[in-house]
Amino acid sequence: MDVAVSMPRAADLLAWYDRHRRALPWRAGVGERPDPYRVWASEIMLQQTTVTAVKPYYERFMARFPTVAALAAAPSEDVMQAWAGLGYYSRARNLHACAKAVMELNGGRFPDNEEGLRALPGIGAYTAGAVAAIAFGRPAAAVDGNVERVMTRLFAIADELPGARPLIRDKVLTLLPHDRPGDFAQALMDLGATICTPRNPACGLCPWREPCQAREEGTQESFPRKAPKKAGQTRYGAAFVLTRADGAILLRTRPAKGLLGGMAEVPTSEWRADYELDGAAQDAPLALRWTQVAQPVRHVFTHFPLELTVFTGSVPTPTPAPPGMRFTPLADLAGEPLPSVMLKVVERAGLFRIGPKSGVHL
DNA sequence: CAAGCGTGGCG
DNA sequence: TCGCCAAGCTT
Repeated sequence: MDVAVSMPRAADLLAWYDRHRRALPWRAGVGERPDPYRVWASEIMLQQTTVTAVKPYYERFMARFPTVAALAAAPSEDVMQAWAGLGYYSRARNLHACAKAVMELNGGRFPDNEEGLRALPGIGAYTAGAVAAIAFGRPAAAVDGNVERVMTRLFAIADELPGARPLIRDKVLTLLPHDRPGDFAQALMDLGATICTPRNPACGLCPWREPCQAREEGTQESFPRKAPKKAGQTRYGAAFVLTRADGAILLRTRPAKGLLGGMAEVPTSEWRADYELDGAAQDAPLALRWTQVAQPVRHVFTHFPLELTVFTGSVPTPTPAPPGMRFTPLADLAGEPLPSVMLKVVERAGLFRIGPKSGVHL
């Protein structure tokens, strides 16, 4: 059906942005020149991650790695530790690889265009556009989940994602103001995050309420359309928290790639849908008397739920770590790159109290 | 192109 | 409690 709405104008969005822009740690002040390193690092952290979750990580990360040179020179374990708890750990591995590449290729200077950025590890279509626009003022489209939502509503695009993405990109490029591409990109994201929200959008406050086709039809909450995801099957396993008499815990490092790649963990069995707890002792790192903790740890990954039954055990001080494993003093536990699921396991073992964000208290 | 890849917050 | 999902990328 035809709808009697006008074309949206970038100027209306930018005027709204000038009054309502969020003050964010990685965002340059009005008139300030953005630091490409900070823009890039924040964009990587923000991939599939909320602003609230990113803020404290970003602050710590910048204090610890103030420049791309500092990041490139850091040991990978330090980078993984700084990322621990934030999730999607391939981002941290790619971030580190990207920093090294930027040092090698351009002596620490980021490429100032989409194509050059897109060639770097961890930088895809969205991030290349975002950094090109925000850090370098290039007329690039940065299409993320916010922009998908805003554009599909604005133009009532009923095609399912991700198929509709090229069309969405075209719409953004059509609207893009060549004098303020960086502000436009950020304005679109602020609009999506604060006004054009997934549920209960505040259409009455939207600078584009007049030209919005979905609002005209009253169908705004039905956009964007996307195929439903199938839920993964729950996997089960056993986790072994072994303490030595001198106050050290047995850990190992996961393989570099795949789930929680490069992160630290306590030894566990395989995680399988048909795991039999009766045989858990055979999966233990050492043969000894293990005590089963009553309540298992539940954790939900993106593609499957996990239920780990925790076993505790102790050994005398001269005990060496089995091959491929290590004993870490409790005092150093906070320095380990432990993902959230492993913090839950260690906490469930009842040996320590662990605060939020890897804060370990004895 | 679909699947793999974390986590915490919110309705 | 539970499903949804947030500034996506890689293979």
